[in-house]
Amino acid sequence: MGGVAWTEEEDHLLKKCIEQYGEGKWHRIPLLAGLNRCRKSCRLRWLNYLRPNIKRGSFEKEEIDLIIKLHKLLGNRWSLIAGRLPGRTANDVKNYWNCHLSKRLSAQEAEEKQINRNNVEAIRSEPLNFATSPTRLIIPEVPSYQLPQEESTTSTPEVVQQVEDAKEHQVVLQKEDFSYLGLDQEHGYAGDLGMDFQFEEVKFAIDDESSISKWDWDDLIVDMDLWNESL
DNA sequence: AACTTATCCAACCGCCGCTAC
DNA sequence: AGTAGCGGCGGTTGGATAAGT
Repeated sequence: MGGVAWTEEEDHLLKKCIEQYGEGKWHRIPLLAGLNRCRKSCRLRWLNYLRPNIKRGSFEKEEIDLIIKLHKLLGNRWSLIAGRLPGRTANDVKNYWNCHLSKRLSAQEAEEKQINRNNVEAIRSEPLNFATSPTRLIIPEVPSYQLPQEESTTSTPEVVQQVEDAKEHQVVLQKEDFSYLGLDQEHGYAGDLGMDFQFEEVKFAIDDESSISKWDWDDLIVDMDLWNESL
């Protein structure tokens, strides 16, 4: 193993100690249990192996699908992903991902990204010009450069109509949703690559009515709920 | 059967954020 | 404000085992 394997005796002592004193206070557990292990080892052994209701065996298809979907949303946040999979530990999910899914999906994603590259660059070519208000932010359904400027000094009836038409096709998110997504509220950029990618996925779904993207708006709403709960 | 290579996964390491002082 | 101690997390390691030659 990657370190010194736990013996049955050690497992027994740790289990008995936690049953008696409860989880937490890991710094005291080695002393209380009479174990020559550090607090982290004890915690990890409990969480990944000894804790009741840990699910063993291979992952079911539903679990794999959920892992893939959650990983798209959350990135390598294994504890959050595992939280959605009853009985599975973060370590299990991480190991499964690294052994089974990462290679398979990276090849798949590279292919998808190549297909979508032009669209991404079109969106990225200018900052997304979100209209902001104290409580709401608006994602233009069409790229910002295609939107007429509301503040235009030439507010002819045609321009006014264009603005109204554009507004009809905008998607409105609550401001709080942006913080969940880790978006930079000024420019609409996600704070990290994972969420940036996620955001673009949503944009694809919104931009292209005939989109074959896995993501549609209902997916986002569901996933926003998952995201919200997991924080 | 003997050896090599690939895969799996438990355990460790280093870092981070939070809290108390 | 600085720091120490803690729990928690994700990345990495390396031994065990399976599969291949």
